[in-house]
Amino acid sequence: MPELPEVETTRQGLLPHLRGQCISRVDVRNPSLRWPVSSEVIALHDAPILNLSRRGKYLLFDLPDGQMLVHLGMSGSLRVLPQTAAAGKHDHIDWLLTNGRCIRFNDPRRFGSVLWNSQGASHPLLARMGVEPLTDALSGGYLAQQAKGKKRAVKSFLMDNHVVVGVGNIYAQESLFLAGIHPLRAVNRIAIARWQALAEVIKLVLNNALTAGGTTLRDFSHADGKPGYFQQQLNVYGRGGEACRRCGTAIKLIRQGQRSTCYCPRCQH
DNA sequence: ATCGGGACCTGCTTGC
DNA sequence: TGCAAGCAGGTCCCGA
Repeated sequence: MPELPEVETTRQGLLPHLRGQCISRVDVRNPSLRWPVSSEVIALHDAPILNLSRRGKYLLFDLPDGQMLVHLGMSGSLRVLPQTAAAGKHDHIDWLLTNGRCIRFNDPRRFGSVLWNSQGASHPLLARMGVEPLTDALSGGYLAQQAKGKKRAVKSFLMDNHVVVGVGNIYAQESLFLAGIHPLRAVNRIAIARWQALAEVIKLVLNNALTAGGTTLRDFSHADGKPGYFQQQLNVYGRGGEACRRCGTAIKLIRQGQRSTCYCPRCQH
């Protein structure tokens, strides 16, 4: 699931359930995620949840003694359920709340992570992150400045979290299509006007997905799954060999750094 | 500095 | 029908 819109949808879905709640205890069934679940998290008890924010694809739970970081990896999800709900195969962690419900972390592939950041400290994984895409910090000027002196392909540049966070494989491909930029184009060969267009479509694509995701997952405790939501709007992702919606040319599929990339060879230069 | 590859995992689809 | 290969929305770390 999780690219930035999915993570933000998760955050917004959780928020109303957390108001005034306290984590009474944490049940860990399987601590081996990408990194072992932090001992500080396992030891939590009677900890009021002060706030839930997001940085990139990390969900940040503010607690009295520090911050709990949750990353959903490739296949993770968080849901709010009654504590009595039977745990399934990949339900690795429950945060028990004082209202009789729990936040349940499910992650079949276990690429997710649950980490701890002590009060006042800056977690190394968050410290060097790039700008948030849905803020004014992401602009054509910023991208052009970051690209200066570099020759790397624009798609891997967009997916680099040191440049901009939250743009994953789907939305990188979709944004490049809408901006008419070839995914392999070197970043030092992109004019400022195109950077400006790219910054704009990144925001557009993420906001569209956010709106769609918000609708689908409004009832947060409902079974998750991944229904049609943003799928109808996809122009290139997962469409290798199919006709470009704009010009009819066959969408090309290539491998770029272990990941698949789809683009229209006629619309993107 | 940049790229590719491997690593971490399970589950689903595809093709023989 | 069975089985293996290949692929999947992330991202860190290593070596060249």
